[in-house]
Amino acid sequence: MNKKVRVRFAPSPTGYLHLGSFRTALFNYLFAHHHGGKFILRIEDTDQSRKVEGAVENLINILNEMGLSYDEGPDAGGEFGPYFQSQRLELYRKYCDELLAGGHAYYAFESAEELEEMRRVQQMQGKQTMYDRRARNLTDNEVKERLASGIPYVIRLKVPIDSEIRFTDLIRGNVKIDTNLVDDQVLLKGDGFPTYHLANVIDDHLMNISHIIRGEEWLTSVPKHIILYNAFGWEIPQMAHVPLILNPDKTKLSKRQGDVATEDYLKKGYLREALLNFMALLGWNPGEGEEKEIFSKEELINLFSIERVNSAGAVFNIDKLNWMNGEYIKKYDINELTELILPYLNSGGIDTSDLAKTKRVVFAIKNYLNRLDEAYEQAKVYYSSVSLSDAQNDIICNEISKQVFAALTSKVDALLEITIDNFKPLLSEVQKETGVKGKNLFMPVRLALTGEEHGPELGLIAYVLGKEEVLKRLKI
RNA sequence: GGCGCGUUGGUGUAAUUGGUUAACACGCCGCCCUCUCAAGGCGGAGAGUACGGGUUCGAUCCCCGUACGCGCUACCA
Repeated sequence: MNKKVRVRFAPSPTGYLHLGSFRTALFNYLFAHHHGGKFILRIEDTDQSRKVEGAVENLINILNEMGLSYDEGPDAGGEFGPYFQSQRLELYRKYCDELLAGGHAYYAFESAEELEEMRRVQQMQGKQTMYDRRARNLTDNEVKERLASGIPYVIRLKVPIDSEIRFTDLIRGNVKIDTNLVDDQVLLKGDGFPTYHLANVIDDHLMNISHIIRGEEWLTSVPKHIILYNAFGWEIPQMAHVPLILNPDKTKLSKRQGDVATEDYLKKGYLREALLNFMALLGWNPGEGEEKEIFSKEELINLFSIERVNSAGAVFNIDKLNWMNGEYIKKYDINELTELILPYLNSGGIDTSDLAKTKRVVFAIKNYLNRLDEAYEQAKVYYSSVSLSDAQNDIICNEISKQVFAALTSKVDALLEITIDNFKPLLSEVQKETGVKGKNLFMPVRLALTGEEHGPELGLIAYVLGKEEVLKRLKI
């Protein structure tokens, strides 16, 4: 890569960060860092009708939370700002005038209703719905008159006739499109704001963007952009269009079939490291016989290459995410994991003021978790008081059980404290002494300690409860 | 409808520039561990690479067609 790598993530602030957008941002981030380049955040807020309060703040928060820090952007500064397109309006106007002067664009004065009518007629005639370029033939005087009389206007791109645009996509290879199928796209809207096509070309050039990595939905509008780059005489950045993320039925990932907002997954208790790892592997892989799947962000940066991004859409497989998240939870630092799990325990009503106990609980439950929000279900057994049914009472009150409790009590009593693995051997000893084994041995102890017939292994339970509590509960 | 992109077990992917019994992971099933539920260990089923034609001594891999899916076809991004 001889040119300095500069990539951008350019979302429109819709209020949340779609998983697909997140992955696009991630690929940009990994690419930039792999090549020692810069990652830029640019807000594409050129649609005034779609403004959402607080959307940008939310977007920035999620990006930060996911660890995708950017080198330049709204709140990060940089010498190519402003990074809000809504603050770059004069720029777009200026370049539009240049296009007009060079004969690459033209004024058009149709109202929305006229255009609608035009499309209706085209549809009736079974023709392609496309702007019919009626304003292309307006004379200079006609344009002047209309401008002078204050008729609302837009500026449209003058797409070359009978030509073919070819380009090479880093992921898909060669693509070619006939310009006769390309619409005379509106560049500057009636409200003075640019459309995506104009703004993105101007900004990418002005911001020295070297590689455009964005969603597949933009692939077919590349010709419009190339026409613009050529009209300006600018160098065209390299392009890579990443595939879509799909629902299990292979339609585009949508709200109807589950959560699509990255923040929702965080709330549900997916670790950011796991989510990042999983999303990176959705449509990309390191290849070369690499069979590992758990990668840190640093490893991903090291291994990433845009050419190895798949060209086909990928189904979002929640089962595998669950598995991967579980892998991360199992290996997580116990102190940090406790911090993360605390809110989930609290919201379930568990008193976590005893931090030492909470840590023991977290240690005990982590192997049982795929998601953090399952923590309460798994943890509650360690906090509940024991209450038994009649049948269960019969079990712990019978003679055999009493023998077991007596033997066990004296052994626990002799212990300085219960550790993760010194309780289970005690049960084996009790078994030898009393001759009681299997279910007859374990179930009374389990019931006495937890009041439940199912639960984690007894060693863990005793460890969490601690010596005092265990002795107390064995006293029947 | 038109144009573009795509298609390897249920899912995510792998397979030196065409030569493999088509590999790995998730999921599923079974066994072991075991008082239970997970975890863990071991093993198994599951694709002849969407389909049909080519090119070739030989195609998952190259070419063409068909089908299907998705995307685009806005003064939305």
